[in-house]
Amino acid sequence: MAVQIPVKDTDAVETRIEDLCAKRGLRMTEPRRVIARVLSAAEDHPDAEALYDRVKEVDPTISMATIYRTMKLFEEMDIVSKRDFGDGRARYEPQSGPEDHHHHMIDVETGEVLEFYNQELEDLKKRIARDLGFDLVDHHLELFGTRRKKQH
Amino acid sequence: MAVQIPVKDTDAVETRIEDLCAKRGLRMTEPRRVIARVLSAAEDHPDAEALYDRVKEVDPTISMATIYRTMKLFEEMDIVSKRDFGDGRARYEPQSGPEDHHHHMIDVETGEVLEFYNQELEDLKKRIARDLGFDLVDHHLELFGTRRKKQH
DNA sequence: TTACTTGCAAATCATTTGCGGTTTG
DNA sequence: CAAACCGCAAATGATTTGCAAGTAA
Repeated sequence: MAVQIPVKDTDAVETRIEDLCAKRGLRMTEPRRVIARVLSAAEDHPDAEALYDRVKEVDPTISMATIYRTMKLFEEMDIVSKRDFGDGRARYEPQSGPEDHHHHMIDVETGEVLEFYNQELEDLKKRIARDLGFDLVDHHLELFGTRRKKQH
Repeated sequence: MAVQIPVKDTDAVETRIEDLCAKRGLRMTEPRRVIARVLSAAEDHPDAEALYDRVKEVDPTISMATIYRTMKLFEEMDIVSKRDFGDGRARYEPQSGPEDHHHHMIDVETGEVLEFYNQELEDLKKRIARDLGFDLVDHHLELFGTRRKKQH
């Protein structure tokens, strides 16, 4: 369950994302505040439209263009990261820093997304990049699979 | 260097992809033959437009719609695989079977793409999926990096 | 005040599709 | 000949952008 965070009330405790916006010196407008809170409350990987729907519940005047503009801004500011799970649209999730780095296991039958972290994998990636003569700046890993019904 | 393959002449030796089309029982039309040969000759990861340009040089009457329709068909037939390198468009490459499975290291400064294979990585992925209770059916891994200028 | 933001609608971009005419098997 | 294909142009769907009005610092 998510921590209960007031999405509308201005004098509520700041969310992690609002805090980051402040640290980055971003101008704090009403749409940004609402989007920041919706994002902070999200435990899934919403696409632009899902964000739009959730944001509209709080403030119906906020437009889709603002969702996209804000996501692009947040992405550049390393506040959110954009993911691609193979369907046509981008998904967004709060960037939680290297200490919470993780990847995704996607159930191709249900679309369900599990997050996982594996230190061995992190080390291996870095080593592979280095062996190829690169410094790793980013990487994408998604596993697609089906629930194992019976073990063989 | 690629093996020299006649792209136009009909009585030339069949390419690997044309061969696969035959095996799958696909109707062999002129556009498909040209696309198959262009793909066979490609050593990079062309997007639809790049394919279109190359195909046009052989037969300017072939349309973009056919490129897309053929790519979708080839994909369903496991003749090509579709890749996503983070820019907006899909890239295609001949599917060469499990024995030639590989991943991509993308130079973020030049856009250059290196292919690599790492058995450890293959094993690890499978193990991770299994630990999560899944049978792996597919996976995407791309590493993004910059050329290492000096080692530290 | 003044530069930064936003909503709206129109514009892009990549990809898909309806349709009438064309081929392949 | 019938089913599958194809080119063309219009349709989609996701994301971006120009512009005039609104707003944070």
